[in-house]
Amino acid sequence: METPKNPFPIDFRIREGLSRIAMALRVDEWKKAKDVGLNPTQLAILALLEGRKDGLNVKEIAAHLGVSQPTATDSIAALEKKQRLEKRAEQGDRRAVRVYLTPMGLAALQPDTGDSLAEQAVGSLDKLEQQQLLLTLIKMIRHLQESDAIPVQRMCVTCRYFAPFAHPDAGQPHHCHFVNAAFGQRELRVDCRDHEEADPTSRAATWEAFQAG
Amino acid sequence: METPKNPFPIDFRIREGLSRIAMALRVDEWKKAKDVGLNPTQLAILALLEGRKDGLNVKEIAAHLGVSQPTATDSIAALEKKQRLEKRAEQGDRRAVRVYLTPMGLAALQPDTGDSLAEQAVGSLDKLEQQQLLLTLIKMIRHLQESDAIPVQRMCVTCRYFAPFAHPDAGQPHHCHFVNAAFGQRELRVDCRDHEEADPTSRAATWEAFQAG
DNA sequence: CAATAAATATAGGATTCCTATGTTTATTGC
DNA sequence: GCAATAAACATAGGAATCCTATATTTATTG
Repeated sequence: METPKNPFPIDFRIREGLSRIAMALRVDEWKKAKDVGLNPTQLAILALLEGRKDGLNVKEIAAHLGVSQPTATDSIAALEKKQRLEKRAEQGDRRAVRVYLTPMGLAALQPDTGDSLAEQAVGSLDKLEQQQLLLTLIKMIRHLQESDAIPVQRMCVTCRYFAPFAHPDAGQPHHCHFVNAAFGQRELRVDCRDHEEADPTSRAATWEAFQAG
Repeated sequence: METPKNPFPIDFRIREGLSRIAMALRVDEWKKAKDVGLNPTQLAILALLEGRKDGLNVKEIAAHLGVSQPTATDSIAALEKKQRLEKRAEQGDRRAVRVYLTPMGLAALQPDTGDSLAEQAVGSLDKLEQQQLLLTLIKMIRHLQESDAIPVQRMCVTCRYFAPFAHPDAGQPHHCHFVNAAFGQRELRVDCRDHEEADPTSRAATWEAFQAG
């Protein structure tokens, strides 16, 4: 090992850093949520549901949020009371429930004020650093996904429409078969509502090609 | 501008990524906190207090956590009841209160199990990426500090003991005058309990030298 | 010395969040 | 086919977070 007995290894300090930034961003989230009469957790659930034609069930929402199932039930009930989402019976499993955004729920997601701390903090980085940060976050998220620590996110790198380095153009090397257009590293999505999960084999191959490029 | 009218600018997507990772890390935090009979917020307050000989007052704790002052009062009261911290009168201001860790509070901070999701996620990055990520996070945090969005953190780059690029050795270019030792980019601290805040002018000069190096 | 400001505390209320457990419906194994 | 087990969700109970608004006490200012 490189630094034996270091009481503060780099993963520990990176976690500290992430934690500080997360605390700061909570302020943004409250502001944004309060504007539509919600709180950050509720708004996060609505964002999760946006674009999911098949909705999500309670367990999935809990997993995405990293909370227990009863906690998810609580927040879903609060949102249902506010008519921001609705529950429908799952086809073929009468124990289960599927949760969908209502038009009112979708409306809560519309306003995007800008002028946030996130924007400010990311804006203080140069373009290359921004791109590297995005890639690094994607890498970390993907790793957590593949080790089943978190559910699959709607990222390009797990999407069946994503073709990494399909073009010789270094500026826009990637291709999205959904919108049928080329795009660059800086444009990679973290939560795309057009995402369709590729099968594991295909995902692995895509990631391979993405890393190699 | 480079990508006009892009509905998902890179700062937005980076924030999404940070948010996903933060959700995942909450699970770690609960596990760690539960082991000592606390919750993540309470443990965060104790961590904040560690090594602060002058303690912190309620307002400062609220600012660090990104919550309102009454919320900080709540959590402080919960910790006080559990004898993890104590409040003492502020010298010279009888309105104010200073909060200090008790020996029991310090004990709660000791156990460090390892094997966390953070460790796993950061471990999936190569060394260079880890270092870049740490530097990028430090840069973002510093920017939020300097624009008064968050309180000054106990990072090397704002510490009066920190001498950036004081040594020709590319592996360990920095020097800490507190422990009187050289150290490398990978060893930069995010929350050092020996931190002493440098004055703004000096901080700016240090940052300048750090960036130039 | 009155007016204003600052640091906390209190009040009130919605919600989050946990664990433990109950209810209903699926699935499995014999 | 049917009991045993498992899975999905709801409920119960309780501690704590978290907000806004307001009160209290003490500092500071004009």
